[in-house]
Amino acid sequence: MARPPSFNRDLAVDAALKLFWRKGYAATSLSELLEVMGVARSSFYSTFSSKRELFIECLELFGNRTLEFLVNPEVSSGNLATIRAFFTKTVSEVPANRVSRGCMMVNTVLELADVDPALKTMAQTKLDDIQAEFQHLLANAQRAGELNKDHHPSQLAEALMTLNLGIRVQSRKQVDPVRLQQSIDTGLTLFKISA
Amino acid sequence: MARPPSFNRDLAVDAALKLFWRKGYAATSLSELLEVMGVARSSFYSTFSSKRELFIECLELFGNRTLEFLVNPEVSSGNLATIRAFFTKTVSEVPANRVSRGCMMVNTVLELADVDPALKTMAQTKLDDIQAEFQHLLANAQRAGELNKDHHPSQLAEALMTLNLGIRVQSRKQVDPVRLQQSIDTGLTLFKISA
DNA sequence: GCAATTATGAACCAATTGGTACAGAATAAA
DNA sequence: TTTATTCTGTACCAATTGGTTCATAATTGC
Repeated sequence: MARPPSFNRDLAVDAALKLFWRKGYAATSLSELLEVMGVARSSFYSTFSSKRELFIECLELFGNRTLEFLVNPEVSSGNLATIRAFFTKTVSEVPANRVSRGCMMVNTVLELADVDPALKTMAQTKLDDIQAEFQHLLANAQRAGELNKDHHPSQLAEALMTLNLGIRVQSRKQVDPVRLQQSIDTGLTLFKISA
Repeated sequence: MARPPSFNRDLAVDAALKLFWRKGYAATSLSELLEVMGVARSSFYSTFSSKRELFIECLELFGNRTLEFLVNPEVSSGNLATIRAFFTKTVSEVPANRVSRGCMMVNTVLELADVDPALKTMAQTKLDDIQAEFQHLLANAQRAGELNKDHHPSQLAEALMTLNLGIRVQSRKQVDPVRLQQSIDTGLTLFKISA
């Protein structure tokens, strides 16, 4: 009964997500978005309202995917294994073209902290969700005897998040997968999470 | 023999540095810069060439100041004490208005990684300098018996940099000086740098 | 084929961006 | 006071920004 869209909404959002992830919010221009999304200007606004609104959708999507990895791990071989896999993903995520992207939430917090507090808060909140899931996994690990009880899970989770943030910055600073993996191993070893 | 400038160059650069530090490169507009620097538009260009050139000068200044803190510590009571003081400064740096700024180099790396590779590299290089100084202090500490020799200084320095990056992101994510100091203590304790 | 509906492309918009040109103001040495 | 020099304010620039308008193209149900 009506003309069908020439683009797939999910694919378009995914393309936008990748671009925002690489270049951040401000440096991603509308024209670039339209190009990678394969969407006409007018269709863009009737479908996504605005650049900012689309960014929020992408941020949400990115955050949920990241969280999903902790909540529903692909291979479930223990709580600590899930945490290790989470960190290792950072390394395997480095694309072939070596254009590093880090973590979209971290990138957003740093870019927009003092420019768009609302967006910054969204990213921050998602990071807090992840930290809460860290805590949950660590508490389970302690209960299961996988981890000693020298520290409270909340304290460990906060420290683990600090490690995560550091690693994500490293991954955007320079992409040497080997050194990246080594930083992770050193960190996790100190936390008694890895041998 | 000529009309004197109405502004102090050093003070102007310092004001620009603060603004760049807070808002990043792109979000800092020329008009804002002129305002906080107290410089006329035409004087700006005859003195600083361009926004980008001024940013480089600010980045350099910020990096040198940070490095200086490690190389020439105000109170010298051991190598590890210098490292501890370096991290603690992150906390005391949080301004009264609670507008967090993190570390200008880290902010720059994340914002410009894929937008202005040259600027990103400059920030990255300065961070590498700091890591080298970490390594130097850690090697001295091992030699002086302040620190055990379980790990190689280069590995420890890399891990310490990861901690530093994480802390700097934390400081921009949410400014709770108490929790920030706690994250630092946990991290340094794991590194056997703090009791 | 027609009608109803929705997507598309092009033309357009005001606002802002970083940067320039230049006449005139301010100064110090003569 | 004149002169040489340098700084400053204003007016201007082209380019780009995110966003809107609207006629027309494309589709499905009838």
